[in-house]
Amino acid sequence: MPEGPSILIIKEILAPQMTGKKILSASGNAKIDMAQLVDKKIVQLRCWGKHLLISLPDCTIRIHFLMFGTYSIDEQTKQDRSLRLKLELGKKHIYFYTCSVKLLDGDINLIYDWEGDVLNEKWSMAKARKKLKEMPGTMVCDALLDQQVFAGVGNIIKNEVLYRIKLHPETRIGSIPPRKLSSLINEARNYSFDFLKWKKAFTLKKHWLAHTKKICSRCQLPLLKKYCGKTKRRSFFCSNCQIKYK
DNA sequence: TGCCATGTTAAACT
DNA sequence: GAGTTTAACATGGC
Repeated sequence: MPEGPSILIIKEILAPQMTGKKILSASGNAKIDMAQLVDKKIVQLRCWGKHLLISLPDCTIRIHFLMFGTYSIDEQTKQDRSLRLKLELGKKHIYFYTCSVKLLDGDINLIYDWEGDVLNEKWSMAKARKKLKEMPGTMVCDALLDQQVFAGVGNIIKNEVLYRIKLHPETRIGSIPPRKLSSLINEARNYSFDFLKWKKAFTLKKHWLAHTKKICSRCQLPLLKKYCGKTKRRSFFCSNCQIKYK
């Protein structure tokens, strides 16, 4: 479930089911004050990067699905011990499993920078470029996973973006030529929308060109698999096609 | 069966 | 105190 586009899909499914409904009861093993949620009306659902945000009049429930989080509607599909939050909304029951649940007080516009979310209509290329300028020594594989710069980008998007723009994951931000930096920022958003489209069509894996792949579709040479950067996440790349600037 | 992974945080190290 | 490493969470695919 975890990358930004997957969260957006969940939001789109849940929003019509939840918006405007009153929470009749809240339970689960999330370490939050459940009582605070009862009798509150759900004002709106949003998402930022990998966060699903359920806003009530005075606070927001923040769901982060981590690696294995799931949800279900009306039917409890998992064991109690992984049930973090159950919301009873009239006849509807919404379940969240193995996720991180937090309550955020007040106005979330003060917490979240919508311009930093690659899928948001307010996404700002200029702002991303500015943030990147401030981290010249960071490897691009780490920068793409930095949620402060590219909220919503995960490891799959990282690998596919770098493959598309022919850039080596271990290239440091400061040595990327300006035009290549532009394509990086562009493609982080662009690929995220392709991911969204393919995920909705259940054809995401089919479209992977780098992630978990063995052969470069461009030059037919074997792809390398390496745990790169400070984040030490799997990188799949072609050392022949993907340039490492120095 | 055992390992690994679309992720993040916090504790435990140096 | 800063920076780095490890553990924890818990499930499903191969």
